[in-house]
Amino acid sequence: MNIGEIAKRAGVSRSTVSYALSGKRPVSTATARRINEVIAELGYRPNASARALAEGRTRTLGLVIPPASRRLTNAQLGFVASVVEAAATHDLDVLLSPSGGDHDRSFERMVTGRRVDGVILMEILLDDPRVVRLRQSALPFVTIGHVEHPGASWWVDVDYAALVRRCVHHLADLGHEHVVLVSRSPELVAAGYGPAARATDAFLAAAAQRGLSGHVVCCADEPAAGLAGFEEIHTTWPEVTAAVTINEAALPGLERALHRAGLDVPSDFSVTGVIADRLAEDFHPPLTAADVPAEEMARLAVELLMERIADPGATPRHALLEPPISLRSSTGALRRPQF
Amino acid sequence: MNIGEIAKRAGVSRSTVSYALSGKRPVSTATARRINEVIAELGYRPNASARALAEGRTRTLGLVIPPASRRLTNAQLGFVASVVEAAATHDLDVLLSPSGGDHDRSFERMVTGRRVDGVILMEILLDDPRVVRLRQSALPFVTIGHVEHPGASWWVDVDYAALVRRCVHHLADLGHEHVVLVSRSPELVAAGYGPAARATDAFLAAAAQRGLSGHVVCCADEPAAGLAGFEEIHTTWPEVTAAVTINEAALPGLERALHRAGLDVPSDFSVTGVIADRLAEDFHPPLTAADVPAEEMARLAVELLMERIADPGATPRHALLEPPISLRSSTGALRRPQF
DNA sequence: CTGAAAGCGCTTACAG
DNA sequence: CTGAAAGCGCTTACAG
Repeated sequence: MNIGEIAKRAGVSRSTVSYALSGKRPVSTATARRINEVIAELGYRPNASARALAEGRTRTLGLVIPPASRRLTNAQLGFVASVVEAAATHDLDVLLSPSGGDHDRSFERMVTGRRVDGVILMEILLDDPRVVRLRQSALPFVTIGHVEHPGASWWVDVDYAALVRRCVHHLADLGHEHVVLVSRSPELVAAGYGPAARATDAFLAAAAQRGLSGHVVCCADEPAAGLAGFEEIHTTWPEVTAAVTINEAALPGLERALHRAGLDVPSDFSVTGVIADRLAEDFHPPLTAADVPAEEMARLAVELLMERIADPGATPRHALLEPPISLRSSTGALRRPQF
Repeated sequence: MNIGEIAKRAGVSRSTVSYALSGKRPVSTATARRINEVIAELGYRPNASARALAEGRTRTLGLVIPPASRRLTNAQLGFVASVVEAAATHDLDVLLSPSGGDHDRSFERMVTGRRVDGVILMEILLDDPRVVRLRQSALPFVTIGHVEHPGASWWVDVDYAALVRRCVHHLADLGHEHVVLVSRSPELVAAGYGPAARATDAFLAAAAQRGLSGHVVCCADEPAAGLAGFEEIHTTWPEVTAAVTINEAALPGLERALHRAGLDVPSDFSVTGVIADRLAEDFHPPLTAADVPAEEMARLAVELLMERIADPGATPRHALLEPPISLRSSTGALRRPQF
């Protein structure tokens, strides 16, 4: 069943049916009604491929995700769901492509097959080959995260540097003198993962500025690594009394390690960082932390992308979010040893 | 740039280029080489919409996910990543549709817009309107999970009933007499969510069969609910000494609640259930549980769907997985009170 | 307000 | 081994 069939049954031309559907040309009330009746009766819906071919756009967004083999974290997956949701709001469909692993064919299909009107990229590296590839294509794209030298490009990100800096100042204000940053996995860091790199630099700089001794530990994205990571911290630098963490997945392990070590939070040890509200509230005690507003970021990314698609010549825009640090219960003043 | 441009530059007809690409008709080595050179030089790739229109298939699978508003669990998100990965293996793209919430337009587009060759549905209810809708369409589909009366249909699922039954027997064998099932959220249960319903029935039947007293508690999919749920259990039925859980998201809360109550696992309290290996191993102590093999299920779902697409008249197939219960450290013999 | 026709970029019988 | 042409199902100037 196609538009011709509808036209025949409604006794009009195919173009009239098309215009009745799109509203791009006035159609008399009578014919419109007749057409709509037939459409409703037959449950007709235009063929998306034919429409895409004729219109030159697909009404579909591409979303490039890390390959599942590298086990997606909650946070990453949260972006996926939020992007799909935001796109659905605009009646846009989302085509998924796992990239980076063995599946670059999927990414190539997305970039060159004209299956999508634009692409959203996440988990951006400071020097990201996918961004390079996309730049040399004509396809509009927006990144969640940003490369080291974004120049004039379209992106949305959380200001990890600023947030980590504020965490360090917060701890310094509380009197802590030895602090540690719990970063992401060594592999991610080695690959030049933006948030980890920026957090590390900002952490060390802020610690130095405040005269604190600052250490950095890399943890794989899993509870067990959080546990091992903290034990490493505790034995290597027993003087450390506070941690800043950007590793959500390691959080449960960190909590368990603190407990095992017999350390009370916050009276013996303070914890803060950049952690999605939802997880921060699940920590015990609730974590003083800056949110990672995945939904807002996804919404913004979709909006920026729509803007760029609508006007490829528009001046590039970006958004660097700096959510507030919510004061909860995991940080406290340094309890100095009693002499 | 299109196939005509390639043809012109290679000095052949468009059909020859097409056949050189598809291999559906022999092409002389010389022309093939010439064509491939031009293609490589211009970086040509066929327009996916045009091809889909001409071929009558899109090489794309649809995946219907629960709306993000109902906050996806880890497990649900894991299926998404695994399905995308499995599809990529077959050079298939995946189009996502959030359904159930306000976004039924997205689902309708997928079902009637001929954007996909087939659909994978997850989070199936015993009586699922999406399955009803899909059945009355001509679109091939496979469900991860199964409706109450699947009849002859295509699906893959974990046998929650059998697994929960085995958990109960395991606990009974260890001497436990008062057991509880930690199920999913009241809303999901009320909606007729398959795994929760089947687990409950099997749990109560097995408990009765073994002469145990069995209770059921529903928990939202979050740690806080797990904590509250266990406290409810502990105060309402203090005699309970073991739990079977199918609620992965509530696990951290359950662990914390046991700890708060001063209960050692497994010497004071045993825990088992149907929980993804990865999470079971993160529990403290590691959980004796049956795996939810998301990757395998996703792979099977994609394979079944491809089979159904290739031959719509094929006899429906399904797979009911019954992964073994891995004996880890969270269950032990009932420690009877000393008289 | 409406229709006839060209065109989007492919694939695939049909001919040779 | 190769080409000319029809057709997939839409949209959109062009005419009236």
